[in-house]
Amino acid sequence: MSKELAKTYNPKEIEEKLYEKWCENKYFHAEVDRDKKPFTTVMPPPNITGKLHMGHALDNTLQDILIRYKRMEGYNALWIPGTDHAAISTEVKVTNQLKAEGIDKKELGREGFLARTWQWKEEYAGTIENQLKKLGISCDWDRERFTMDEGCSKAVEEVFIKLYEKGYIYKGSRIINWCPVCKTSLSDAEVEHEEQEGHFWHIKYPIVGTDDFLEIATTRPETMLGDTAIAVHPEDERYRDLVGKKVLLPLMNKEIPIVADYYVDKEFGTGAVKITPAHDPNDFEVGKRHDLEEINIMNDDATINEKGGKYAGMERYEARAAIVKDLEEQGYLVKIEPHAHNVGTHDRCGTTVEPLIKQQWFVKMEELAKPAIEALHTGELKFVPERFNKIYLHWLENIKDWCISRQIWWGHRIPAYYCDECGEFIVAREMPEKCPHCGCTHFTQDEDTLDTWFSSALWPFSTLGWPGHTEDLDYFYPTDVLVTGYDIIFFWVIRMVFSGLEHTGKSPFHTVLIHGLVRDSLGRKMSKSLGNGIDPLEIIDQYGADALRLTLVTGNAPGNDMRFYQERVEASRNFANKVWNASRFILMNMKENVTEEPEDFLLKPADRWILSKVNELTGEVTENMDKFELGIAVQKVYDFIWDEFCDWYVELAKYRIYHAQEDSQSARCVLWTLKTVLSQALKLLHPFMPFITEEIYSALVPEEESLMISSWPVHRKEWEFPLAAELMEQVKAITRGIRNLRAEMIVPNNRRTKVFIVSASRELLSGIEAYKESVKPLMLANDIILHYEKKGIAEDAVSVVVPGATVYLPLEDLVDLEQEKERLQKEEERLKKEIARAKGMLSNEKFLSKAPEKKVQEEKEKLEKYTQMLCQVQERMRGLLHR
RNA sequence: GGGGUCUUAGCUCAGCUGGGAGAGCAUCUGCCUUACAAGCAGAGGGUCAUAGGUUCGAGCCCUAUAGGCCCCACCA
Repeated sequence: MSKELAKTYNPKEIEEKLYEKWCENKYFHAEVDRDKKPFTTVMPPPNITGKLHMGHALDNTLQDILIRYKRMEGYNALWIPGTDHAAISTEVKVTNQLKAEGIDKKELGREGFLARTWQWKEEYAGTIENQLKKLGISCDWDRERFTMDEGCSKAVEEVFIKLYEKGYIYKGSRIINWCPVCKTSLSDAEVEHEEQEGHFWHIKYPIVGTDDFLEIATTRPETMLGDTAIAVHPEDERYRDLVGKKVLLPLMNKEIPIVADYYVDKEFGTGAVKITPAHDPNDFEVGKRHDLEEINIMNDDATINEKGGKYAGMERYEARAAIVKDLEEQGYLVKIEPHAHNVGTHDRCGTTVEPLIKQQWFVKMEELAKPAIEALHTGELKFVPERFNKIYLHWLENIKDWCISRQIWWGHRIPAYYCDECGEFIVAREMPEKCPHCGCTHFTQDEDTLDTWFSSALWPFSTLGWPGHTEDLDYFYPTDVLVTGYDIIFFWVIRMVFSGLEHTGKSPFHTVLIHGLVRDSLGRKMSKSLGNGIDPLEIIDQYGADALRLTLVTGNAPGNDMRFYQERVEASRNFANKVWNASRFILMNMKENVTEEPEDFLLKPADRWILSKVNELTGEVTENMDKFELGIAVQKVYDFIWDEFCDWYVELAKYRIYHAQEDSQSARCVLWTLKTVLSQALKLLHPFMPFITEEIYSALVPEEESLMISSWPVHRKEWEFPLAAELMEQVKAITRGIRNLRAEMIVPNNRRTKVFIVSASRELLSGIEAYKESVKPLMLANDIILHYEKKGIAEDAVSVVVPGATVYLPLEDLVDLEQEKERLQKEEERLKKEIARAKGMLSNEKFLSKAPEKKVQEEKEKLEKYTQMLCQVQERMRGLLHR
C-alpha cells in the first residue's frame, strides 16, 4: 500500500526533513572509488563578510543541478564547499564593528584583532552554511574548507616560496594603487574606474631666463608639489626650442627641466604635461626614462607630508583648494574648465585611490600567462558561453604584474623574514635561525599579508590536499566544471587557471560555466545601498526552495543577466503544486503498489504514446544538460509534465482507473504507466527541484531507497511507438477541434453533446471505438458516433475538419447555418493558402535540388494533408448548399 | 579609444547545427468537471530595431545604421 501525500503541497514540511535524511545517509559525500569516474566541482567560496544574496543562490543552484545530474548518471560526484576569508572586505567590516563599539583596532593589536576576526568568521561561515543547506544543495559538507585553514595556508606558503624561488615573485618599489582609508596597496583589478565631473586647471609655469610662461593643464593640481619635470611631445613645433630649458615650479620655487617624450599627446590640453613621477603611473614611466627624481608628497592617509612645504598636514582635497587659491593670487592660474575624467576607486570601500610609490611584493605575470592562453587554444579549457573566451584572452594578453602584498592583518602573512641586524630578508617556510649575511639570529616576519585572491587562486587543488600528493588529488583533480559569474573572471578564474597550470601542470577544470547577475524587477543591480536586494531565505520561506531554484534557471541563457520578481516565483510555485497534485491523484488511486511491467500487448495506444513521449523527452533533456542548456532542459520537463502528462494522459487515464472493477487488467496497465512515466519525469526534474521530487518519489516508488541516488533514465528503443503516437495526435486534434467549436459557440463545458466523427481511416475509427469511454469526457461528449462515410448526420450541425477526419456537433438550437458557411469559407481560404505555399516550394527547381531530401518529403506530406482537408471542407460545403 | 552584448506578444524573457514564431505573467470568454481555482477549457495579441547582403530558404549567418546595457583602456 503506497503512502498518501498531504492534501496541499507544503514545502516547509518536507524540505528540512529530506535534507537531514540526505545528510545522514551521506549521499553528498564522495570518496575515492576507482571503479567509478569522478565528477568534481569546487564551490566558489562565498565571502565571510555577510549573508548570501540572490547571486549566490543562482550560482549554487546551477552547480547543484549539474552535480545531481552527474551523480544520477553514475559519476562519483564530488562538490567541495567552503568560504573565503575575503581579506580587505572582512577587515573593513570588523574594523567598523569595532569602531561602533568605540574600539580602535590598533588598541587591540594584531593578535587581538585576528582573534576578533576569527570569531566573526565562525559566526558568518555558520550562517552561510545554513543558508546553503536551505537551498538544498548537495555539496560534501565533510569536506568543507576555508581559505585560511591549515591546508589552504600550507598551499599558499608553498606557492609563494615556489614562485619566489623561480623568480616569479619579487619585491620592488613601484607605483601602486593605494587606498588611503584602508591604508593598503591594491591590485589593478581591485580598482574600479568611474567617470566623475571634475575640473581642468590651466596653470602657467615661468620659463627660467625668460619672461615667458609654459601653460599646462591638470586635473589634480595638488600633485604639482611633487612635480619634477614638464614634458612635451618631441615633434611639437610649439615647444621644440624649450626642450632642455627649465621652468620654475610655482609655489615651490624650484627649477625643473622640460623634457621631450612621446607619451605626450600634442592635441590634448595645452600639449605640455606636468610630470609627477611619484603620483601618477604614466609620469612614473616618463620619470624612469628621463631619470627624474621621485618626490612622494603624501602620507598613507593621503594628507600632504613634509615635502609639501606649507601644505604639509592638509588633507588632499583641502590642499588642492589651498593650492588653487594661492596660484590664483600669485597670478599663475590661467583658467578653470569643467572636465569629466575617470577616477580610480577602491572596489571595497569606494575611496578614491591614490597612486603611490611603495615597496611591495609582485608576481611577474608574463610567463605565467602564456600556458593559460595556450590552454584555451588547445581546448584544455573552454568557456560556456564561448563569448567569454575573448574577455579571458584579452586580459591575459595585456596582463601586468600582480601586486600581492596588502598592508592589513587579516590574511596569509608573507613568509619573508627580515634580519634585525642587516635588514636582508629570507623567504622560507619557517623563521630562519641565522642570517647568512651577518650571522644575526633575530628576525622579524614581513608585516604584510597576501591579496585574498592569492589563496582562492589555489582553491581547486588546495582543497584536495595539494601540495601533498594525496589520493584525492590524484583521483578528483583536475576538477570538471567551474560555475561562476562573469564579474569575477579576472579576479579569480584566470588566476586559478594559471596557478593550476603552474603548480599542477593541468588546467584546474575543463569547462567554466558563466552566469550573469540577478537584477531586481527594474533591471537594477541588487545592492545594499539601493536596498533592493531580495533575501533568498525569505523567498524560500514563502514559496519553498524548489520554487526559488526553478525560477533561477527558467528562461535564462548562460552568461545573461536576469530580472527577479515575485510573479516568476509564484509561477514556479504553481508548477510545484501541479506536480504535487498530479502525484497525489496517482497515489490516491494506486491501491497497491504496481511493480510488475505489463505484457507489451496489453498497453493501450495512450500508454504507448506517453511512454514514447517521456522517452523522447529523456533523450532531449539529457542532450541539453550535457550542453549546459539548463534553461531549455527544465522548460521541456515543465511542458511535458503539465501539458502532455497532466492535461492529456492523466485525463485519459481516469476512465480506466474509475472502472477498474470492469477491467482490472486495463487499470493495472494504466497505473503502471502513470507510475512509470511520472517517476521518470521526476528523475528528470530532480536536479532542478530536488525536494518535491524526492518526497513524491519516496511515496511512488517505495521499493527504492532514494531518488537522488537513483539512476538517470536513458532513451529506450523499446519505448518508441510511432503508430500509437500518431493515433493519439489525431485524437488530440479532434478533441481540440471540438473544444474550439464549442468555445466559439459559447457552449458551456458542463453541457455535453453528441459527437459524430467521419473518417476514411479504419485505424482511426477503430482506435477511437476501443477508446470511446476514455475520450468522451475530453471531447465533452455524451456519445461518440463513428462513421466510415458521412451518412445519417443531420446537416444542421457545426463541423470542423482535422487531418483525416471531419467532426460534427449537432448543437440543435445553437446552430446558425449562415455562420457555419462563413466558418467553412474561412477554413477553405486558409487551406488554399497553405496548399499554394507548399506547391510553390515544390515547384521551385532549386528547392528540389538543393534542400535536403527530408525537407522536400515534409513539404510533400503537408501538401497531401492539406489537399485532403480541403476536399473534406468542400464536401461539407456542398452538403450545406444542397440543403 | 577598444571589445562584448542586447533590441522577438502589453511586461519579463526563451528560441539548441538556418527549414512554417514560443513560454510565464497580464488581458478577454466559459467552467467550483471529486488531483490541482496555485486549477480546467478556449481566445486575442508579433513587418523578430532599421537598411542592405549571402542562401532554394534568415529571428538565427555577413555588412552598415540607430538606440540600450556591460567590460576593458595611463589622455594629463
